[in-house]
Amino acid sequence: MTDPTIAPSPSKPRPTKDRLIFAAANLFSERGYHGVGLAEILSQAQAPKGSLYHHFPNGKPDLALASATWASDQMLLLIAASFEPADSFTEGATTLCHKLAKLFDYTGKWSGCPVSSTLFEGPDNAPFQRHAAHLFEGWISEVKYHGQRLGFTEEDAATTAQSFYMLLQGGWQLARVRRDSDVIRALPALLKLGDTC
Amino acid sequence: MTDPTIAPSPSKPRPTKDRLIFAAANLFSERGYHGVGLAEILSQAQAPKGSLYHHFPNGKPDLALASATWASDQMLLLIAASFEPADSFTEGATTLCHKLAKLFDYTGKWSGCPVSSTLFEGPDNAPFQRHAAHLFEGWISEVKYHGQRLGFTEEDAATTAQSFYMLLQGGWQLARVRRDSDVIRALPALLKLGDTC
DNA sequence: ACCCTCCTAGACCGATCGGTCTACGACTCA
DNA sequence: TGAGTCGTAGACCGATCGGTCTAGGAGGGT
Repeated sequence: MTDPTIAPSPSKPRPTKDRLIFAAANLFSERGYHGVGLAEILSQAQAPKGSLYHHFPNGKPDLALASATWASDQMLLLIAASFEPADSFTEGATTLCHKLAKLFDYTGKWSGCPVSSTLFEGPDNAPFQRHAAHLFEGWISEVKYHGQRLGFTEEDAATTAQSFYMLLQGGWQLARVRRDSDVIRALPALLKLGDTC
Repeated sequence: MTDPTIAPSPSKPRPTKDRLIFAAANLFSERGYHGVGLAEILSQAQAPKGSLYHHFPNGKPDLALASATWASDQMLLLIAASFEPADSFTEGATTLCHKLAKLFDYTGKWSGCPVSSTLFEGPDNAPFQRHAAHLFEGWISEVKYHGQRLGFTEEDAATTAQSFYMLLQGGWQLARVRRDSDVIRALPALLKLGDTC
């Protein structure tokens, strides 16, 4: 997600393992798992090949799993930071979309969802996609949790969270091809929430 | 899109160029542009390398463009076939979602959107993504056209078509990780159309 | 018969891929 | 100071990548 709030702190140099995860997440988001070679990741992370295989004994697949998980955690933090101070679901959703739109602009408008870019085309599809499913369900259930907290019935919260997820994935993709983050900003208006929001 | 209605006709053998496009579209959908080597495409298309570079002098990028365009055309046909006989937008959208859900099951639940899988991670991002944008806008404007035809104002048709597009992209992706086409079948209910539908 | 064009056929090439391996610096603890 | 551990460093490997090249089969026109 290349969250700017998590950007490298100048004082304490990021440890090698974290640099690898960060570089991998960014590069995979832009060009996908197979579109990025180890050489490029290593050069961007300023690390030698030995370090990679020290921290990730299984090599590229391990690194991909780790970077997707890290990116997913960033997304969960973003969801929590948006919905926790909100007084209504609509407000939380709007905040989240605005944060994501800013993030989209910040990443240069070339990146896709770091989880799907990384895990949808892995070497052996099954375990990668299972992990992607696990991460995505985490996003959805986090949103659902806030929906219930903000007054939705469980059923309403579930379908709203799922719709919101789909609109976000499709919306980010459309923003990417249009190179225009307004698509993301306009999402909350499309959710057409009931009255209880 | 691996549309079963366009499946190989047993009587007349598909010409080499078409076999290449068809094989490329299927493989790219599953594992993305960089995830598939020429060798695999050639073996699946039963064609030698010379034929590929005869029909597509610029090699893999040319083939990718052609296969994404072909897949997009299949999608346009599917949209038209769903909306043309429909008496309301909701009916057309429902038909389309059911057709796509069947297609999803038919492809073995491993494939992504053939356009985004092929063009989002190409060798040189800019022209590929421009082409993807062009194809996607074609889908959206086709849906918008039917929305207007079925009684929507231009503005309503535009936002509805765009929402539908995003829900479809996000929904297909969610169906893929869940390996369950019901996500796609449930989309029309989420469109929350106005009253004029 | 001949040529000419269209297309098939696959050997071959350098570049790059992911992965392995050995060597060594930095630090801790005895 | 010496041993042991953790992590860095990069040379090196076979496999595979996309792409080029030459040769030849099929069929029509003359």
